[in-house]
Amino acid sequence: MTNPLARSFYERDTIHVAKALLGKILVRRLGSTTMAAVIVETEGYRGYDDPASHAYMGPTRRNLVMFGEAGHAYIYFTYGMHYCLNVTTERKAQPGAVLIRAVQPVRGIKMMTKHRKTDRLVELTNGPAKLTQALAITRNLNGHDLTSGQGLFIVEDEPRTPEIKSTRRIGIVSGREKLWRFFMKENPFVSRKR
DNA sequence: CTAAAGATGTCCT
DNA sequence: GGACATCTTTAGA
Repeated sequence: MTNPLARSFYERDTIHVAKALLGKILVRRLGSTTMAAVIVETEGYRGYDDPASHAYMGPTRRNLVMFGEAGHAYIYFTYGMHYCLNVTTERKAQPGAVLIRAVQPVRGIKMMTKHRKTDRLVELTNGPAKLTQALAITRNLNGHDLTSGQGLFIVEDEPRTPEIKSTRRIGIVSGREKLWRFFMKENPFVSRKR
């Protein structure tokens, strides 16, 4: 199965999608090269019921994609230098997104090391801003349709049922109590391990 | 208009 | 464990 995940995959409850994305393959095509990586860590961000979500205060120019159709890339710029990749969820006008926090490279590793300027494999993609740098994902992909199969998309390689652990989300001040961070147990690419 | 914070990473001690 | 880079977005005056 190398077709992009269908719209219906994303048009579900945000937290459900966050878990379901673990083990799926994120594919980035850049010219003639293809980079691919397994999603190993995600975080769910909902809407008006989630104070940590960018969508909490209602639509703005930055978060507008979160209020649109599911299955699009929501990419935001933060701390003056980093991009983070989300996929949108839920029905139209119902905001929601899943932050991709870490991936495990499987293809195109040479190009990733070039983008990241490091040879340490685990350092390539073990954080939300690291993986966007490795895969050359910037704001020009904001709003990109992930079901199009062009440039950036997600596929299911072979169905797997990874062992999943859930914790509090990272780097937020409100909405801390919700256990909406999910990652593959024992995976070395998971970010912020103690 | 102005200010402050930010879903982070890196380098230093 | 802590400082700092760096600039967009948003809230508030």
